[in-house]
Amino acid sequence: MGRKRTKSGKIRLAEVAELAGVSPITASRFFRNPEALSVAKRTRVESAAKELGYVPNLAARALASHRTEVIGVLIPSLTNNVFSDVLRGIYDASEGGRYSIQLSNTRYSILQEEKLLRLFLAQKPAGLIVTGIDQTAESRAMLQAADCPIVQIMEIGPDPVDMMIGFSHYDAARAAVAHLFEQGHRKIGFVGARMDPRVQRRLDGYVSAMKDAALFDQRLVVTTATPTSVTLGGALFTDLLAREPDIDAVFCANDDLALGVLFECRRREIAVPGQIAIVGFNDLEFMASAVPTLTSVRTNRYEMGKTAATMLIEAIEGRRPEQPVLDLGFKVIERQSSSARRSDGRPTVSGAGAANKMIALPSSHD
Amino acid sequence: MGRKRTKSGKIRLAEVAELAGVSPITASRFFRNPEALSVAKRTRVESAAKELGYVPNLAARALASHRTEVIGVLIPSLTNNVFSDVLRGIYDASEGGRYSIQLSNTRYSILQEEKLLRLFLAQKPAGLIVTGIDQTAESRAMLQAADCPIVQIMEIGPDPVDMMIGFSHYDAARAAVAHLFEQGHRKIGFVGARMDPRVQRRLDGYVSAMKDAALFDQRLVVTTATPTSVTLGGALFTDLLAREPDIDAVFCANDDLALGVLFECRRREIAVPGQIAIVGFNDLEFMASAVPTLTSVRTNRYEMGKTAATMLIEAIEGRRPEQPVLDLGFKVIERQSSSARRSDGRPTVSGAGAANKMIALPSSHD
DNA sequence: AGGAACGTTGACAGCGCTACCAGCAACGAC
DNA sequence: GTCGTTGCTGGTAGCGCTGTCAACGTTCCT
Repeated sequence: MGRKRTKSGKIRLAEVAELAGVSPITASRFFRNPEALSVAKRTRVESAAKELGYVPNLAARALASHRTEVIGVLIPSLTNNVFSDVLRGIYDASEGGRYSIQLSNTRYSILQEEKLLRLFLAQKPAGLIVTGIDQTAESRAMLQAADCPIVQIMEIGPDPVDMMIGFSHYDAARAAVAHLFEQGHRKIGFVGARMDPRVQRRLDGYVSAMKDAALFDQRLVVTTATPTSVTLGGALFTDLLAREPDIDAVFCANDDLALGVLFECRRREIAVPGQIAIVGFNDLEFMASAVPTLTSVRTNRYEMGKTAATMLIEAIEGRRPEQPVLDLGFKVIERQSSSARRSDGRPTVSGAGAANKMIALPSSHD
Repeated sequence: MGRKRTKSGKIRLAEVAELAGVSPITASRFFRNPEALSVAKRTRVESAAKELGYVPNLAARALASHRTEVIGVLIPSLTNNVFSDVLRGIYDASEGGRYSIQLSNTRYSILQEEKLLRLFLAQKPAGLIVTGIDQTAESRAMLQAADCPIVQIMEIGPDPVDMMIGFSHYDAARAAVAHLFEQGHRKIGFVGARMDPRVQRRLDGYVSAMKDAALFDQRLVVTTATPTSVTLGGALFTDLLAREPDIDAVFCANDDLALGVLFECRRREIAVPGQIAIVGFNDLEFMASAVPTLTSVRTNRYEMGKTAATMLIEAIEGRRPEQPVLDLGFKVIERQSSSARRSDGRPTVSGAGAANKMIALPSSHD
């Protein structure tokens, strides 16, 4: 006909089939389930496709099959180092495979998350990775109803929607405080920013550990909803000092805050750990090279992302994991900044080469 | 017929059209070009769509129209803070619009980039954002031939494929060195990691500035192909010191390295800036709160991403920017770490509150 | 030998949308 | 009054692929 459509100039599956001398449907099967073909046809289709440089049309495939090969990922922030590590893991696991990653940023808003979820689900994704366990009721309902595998990442908790991978922020915070106790610190402040649900649970862990030791005092806690930053760490610490000048130690909800506290100490000529010990959270790379080196709670962010995507892909392809809830645990990496309190204001651990002693713990499920 | 297809249970455009009492094609037009409809039909289709909760099937749309609403983004790294800022800008600019972002990571390999480009182009993206100006010849040819708008980001150079937004890393490095000269520093080392093309151009800028002042010495340059980190900054600086113990200043190719150098100085009890001045690159947040505060070259990463995506979307929709090459420039943010050299080893600028003096420069095109 | 079971292949009919073109009314120009 | 011209609308025919089911040949069983 006189139709002058763009026609895309692309090689179609039918062309491949023709060159291979098979029907289009057989060629189609080659790309979806090669084992179903006889070896002879398989090789013929394979070489025909290679010869023509065939690239499947994903839109046509999605339209005909009623499903896409898109994995939706919902994370709260693109800036936060923590998520970039997780993302890297996700991208690494999906690379080379048939699934593509569709990323969206909820900006720490569960309402925004709900909106994005609705958007994603409408496109019938192959699978979904969502952050955390604090969805709205509506979001949860949509997730339950979704006919694709779902992985919740970053933390573990009761009632997984489907699969879950993370660790207990509560237990991790308790372990950090326990470490400070061991080192002889008693009056331990808490500094937190953003106060998203995971930071809140770290605070809860801190509070419970302090209460267990009958050392809790609300005045030791300084938090803000403001997004975290190094500068903010210094500012919050300043507030804390103004309120409680004689604290022993500070447990920071993340490493940026910890670095800010360290700088603020230096500015005020407060010896670390001699006068004040510092513990961070996440164990970002710089913690090991700061002066003094900074104690932190190591979390397996890259592995979390990678495993989440791997589990998800397996599940999409029908191989559900035996263990749908995976606790990746954490480790308290003990460094100079939290070493034992001594009256002369000098750390007991010294030198950059001092071994990083580790306390490894799987977080206990609750 | 007795076909028992999943049928997806979704509202189709035809249903919307029926409810609105128009033909499907008119309903289709409502979503693509509402102005083409009479006001009466427009409102009828609109309310019908809302009433039924219609969500367009993107696969069908892509198949029928031979184009997708996907913007492909190729960046070299997901870890690097610099790119997460750029990405945030890109996502922010695309949010709420019809285009979705498809991200891929080239891992600083132009071969990988070429492979990904081929993959992307096969899906007929609506537009493309690529990093830098150092594509393979093959990649460049594909980009030239692509029938979609393209923005190259992160730097500017001759021969844009299409649009381009960034700044001159060469000029920025020269400005940083010029600032150190002004402050009386002469024997200025260079520390660089990864050595991707942009870092290489920063090195080139440093070399040219040093040569102009007849101060260049190859022994002042320490680089490695290893990915950058704070720890690496300390290690490279250690190498530099071993080679040239009497340097005045260090220009670091990025802020992580600069922080590592600062920590190493502290470890070695080298006064900053008294004995050695430090200048970083990118002006990450922590630079302003370090002790001493660290001088850096501020680059507009978020804005770069946001503007790139905005320009791209405009171009996709037929409104090409008047200015296809945009130089976002840079600013040398002068802080304590680079203040004037004095014999007593103490900075002339002191106190955290000291104003950040800025030298703003659009990078000169070449 | 008959037939059930399996593995392999192909025909058909769309998936939900849009490109293209034709048609139709309203309007102004000649 | 006739002829464009413009603005809006609709019909037709796919886009490139896959789900479904039927059909075929082969092997294995009883």
